[in-house]
Amino acid sequence: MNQGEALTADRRSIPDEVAALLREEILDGLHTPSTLLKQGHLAHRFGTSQGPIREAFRRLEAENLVVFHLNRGVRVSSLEVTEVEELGALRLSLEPELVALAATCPEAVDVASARSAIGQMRSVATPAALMAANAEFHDAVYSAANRPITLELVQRLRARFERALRLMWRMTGCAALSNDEHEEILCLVLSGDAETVRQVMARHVGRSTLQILEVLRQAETRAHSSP
Amino acid sequence: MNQGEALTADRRSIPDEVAALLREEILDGLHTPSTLLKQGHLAHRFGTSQGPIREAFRRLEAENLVVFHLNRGVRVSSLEVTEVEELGALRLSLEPELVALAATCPEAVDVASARSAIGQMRSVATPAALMAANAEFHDAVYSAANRPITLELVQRLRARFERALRLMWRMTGCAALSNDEHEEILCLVLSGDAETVRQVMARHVGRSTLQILEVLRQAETRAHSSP
DNA sequence: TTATTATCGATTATCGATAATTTGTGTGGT
DNA sequence: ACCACACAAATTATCGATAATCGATAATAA
Repeated sequence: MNQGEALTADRRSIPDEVAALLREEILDGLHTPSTLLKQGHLAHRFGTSQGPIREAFRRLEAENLVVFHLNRGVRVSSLEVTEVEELGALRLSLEPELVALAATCPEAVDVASARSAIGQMRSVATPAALMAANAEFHDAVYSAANRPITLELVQRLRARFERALRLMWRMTGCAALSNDEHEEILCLVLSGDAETVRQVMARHVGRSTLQILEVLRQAETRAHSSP
Repeated sequence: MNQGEALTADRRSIPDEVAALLREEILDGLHTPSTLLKQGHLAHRFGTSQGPIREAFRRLEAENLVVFHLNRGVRVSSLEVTEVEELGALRLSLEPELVALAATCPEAVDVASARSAIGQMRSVATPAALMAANAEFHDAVYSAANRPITLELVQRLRARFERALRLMWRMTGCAALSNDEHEEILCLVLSGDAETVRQVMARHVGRSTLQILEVLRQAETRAHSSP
């Protein structure tokens, strides 16, 4: 039954722990864009030397949460509306295709995981947990498509999206994840109706993107009018 | 006029240099898949300490050329046929769309760069230079689509493809880049014919992928029959 | 004999300190 | 007042050495 979790996933190292904490802080808007993250300061805060902090920075850089500037430190990356627009467009050209492929072999879907995720999304309180459940649902379906590289790519896009999603949560109290449609998507995949589920998925991510963009644009104009 | 190249692109650090050298060696098949790269050995070879070597490894990891194993070192990643298949499928769902968008505003295409790249591809000898010119052509066209994230994504996919392309070069002496079609693609983009160029591009990357896969599969069965 | 545990050599991960680089500040010249 | 230049403080990048961890082998026990 895979004791602990040590077999497949490697254990966590210090940089992993540091990266996980910093990731949450950035996603939660604790460090605003372009904030300079000083490795000396963080090393002291986490009780390590600067090496592991740099390694943590590299992980966050790979997730586009921070940007390195040679000899000038790393800064929290910005969150532009155009970026979210493009991420939405990318998801739109990848996820419907992925779910259509999944409908091709429904027996590979992790139904238990998908259903559990749908349930969690109803009962859960914190935005982090909500989005984790949302990710779990989508991955449970997508993994049936047998496209590991595409799946990882979509996961990265989704993670990059999450920052905007959490911003939306902070501003409006909801998160544009449309859990209602998940049940429908799961049914369609399991019934093997590839074309229909492709369209539904396109609506699903399209609508979610539009909702976020609306809030983001609102926030942007507000910031411009009263700085 | 952007003195030197310091404004946008940061200078090269030691890890950058090391990564560049190792990258070439891996792409050229000098280190076969699953080879263990020892940081102590490389530190001695490059005359640095182990820190910069690790940083270089992180860059290569981001390009999927090596894989970290906690406390067990980094190994050169494998190059599976299924991986190349999926990369091809991904390019097929991104690049035609990108070039169609570029045809929407042809005035943004860097025509000089595109033409120069086409010329270089005819005169150039080494596979590295050939593929650099190929990249230059595609980027010159794609950048007109004004989709920076998608562009970077496609660049990464292409870089990952390059390993297979160089393997093909070593085996057959040619590289499946179909330079002939580049002229046609450029003309179609400049004429603004989005739909046609989308189809031509789909053929362009589709055919290139199929050619590589054919060689790769051949190599695989050969390796299986006489190990 | 088989299974479990202890030890060894090799390698990675981390540390503390130093060198290199950037940024900010003040000073002198014009 | 203004610009160029040097200088100082702060911070990053790198180093050399140490500690932690791994895989394999030898030793021990069942």
